[in-house]
Amino acid sequence: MVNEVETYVEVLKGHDLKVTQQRLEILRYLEEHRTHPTADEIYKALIKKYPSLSKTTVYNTLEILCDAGIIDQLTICPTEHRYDFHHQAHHHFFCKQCGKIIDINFPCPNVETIKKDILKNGHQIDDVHGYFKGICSSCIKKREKQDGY
Amino acid sequence: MVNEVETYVEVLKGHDLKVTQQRLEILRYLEEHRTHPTADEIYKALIKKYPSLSKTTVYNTLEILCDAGIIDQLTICPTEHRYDFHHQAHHHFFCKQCGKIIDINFPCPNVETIKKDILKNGHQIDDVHGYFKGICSSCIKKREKQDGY
DNA sequence: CTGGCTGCAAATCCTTTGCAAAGCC
DNA sequence: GGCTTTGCAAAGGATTTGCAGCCAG
Repeated sequence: MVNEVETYVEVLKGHDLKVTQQRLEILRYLEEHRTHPTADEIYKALIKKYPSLSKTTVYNTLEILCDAGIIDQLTICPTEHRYDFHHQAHHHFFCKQCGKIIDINFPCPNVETIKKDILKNGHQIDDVHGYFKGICSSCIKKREKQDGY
Repeated sequence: MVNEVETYVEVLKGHDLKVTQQRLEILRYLEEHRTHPTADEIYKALIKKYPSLSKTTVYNTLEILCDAGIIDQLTICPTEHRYDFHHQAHHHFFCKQCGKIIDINFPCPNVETIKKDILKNGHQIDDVHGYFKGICSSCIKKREKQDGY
């Protein structure tokens, strides 16, 4: 569990990244809001406290944090990128109706076998994503109501 | 193996879709070019033979074919959508350097267990994607040359 | 100091929308 | 003939770029 800003400083330093207020805030936001926010959501949330924050900086920072492997960029949603603090490997479910992303904390040990197969061909693997897409249970219920059940 | 245009007609009819020249051509293109093309690549290739083709039609058709489950939309590439004829389930590797997508024909039987877990929560699963991202072997080689190996 | 970071505005690129004309059954 | 599909142009929206000023190390 990360409780102190000090810890975010260590995270950045540990990856040879310069420590700036903006980076600390974005890191903190991602740690505290594990809702796979978009760049725009992060921007809109932080601009309240830091009126000088630029959306460019949010994009830049997210890219840097991704490259460092500190966070993950999710491409599960077809219209925008979402970001996730890189904690223990897990999968994602995307509801095509409401756009919600649900974490799937069910392990897939088989992934390791596939990774070995890919590595055998000389490729370098940085990220692994298991994406499941469909309609979430609450949207199914809403739909049933509309249909007159 | 699909050899005759007749077969594409059957595919469309089998999904209660109207048969048009444009749809047949897009289907045929996807069947013959299993390179995960973008909408734009499909458009640029077909416009040569069918100068009246509109990009809107390409987008419309791809969406319809996706909804019908005939093709898959890949969101592995962060900047654009790619499309894949829906044949036997397989995974994808994306090279962050050259943008190439490589098919991974290595089964993941464990996926079924995860799907059951998701279904148990009442969600409906339409698509499953295994995305691996990194640097492909040929880009690694290029990089080594540049670095003076 | 000084190279990297930030922020603004404008540009870019993929995709969607509105609507009239054309086509299919 | 009615309803769907097509095609054009314009809009939309996420992300990137160019560049000047600022700041952490």
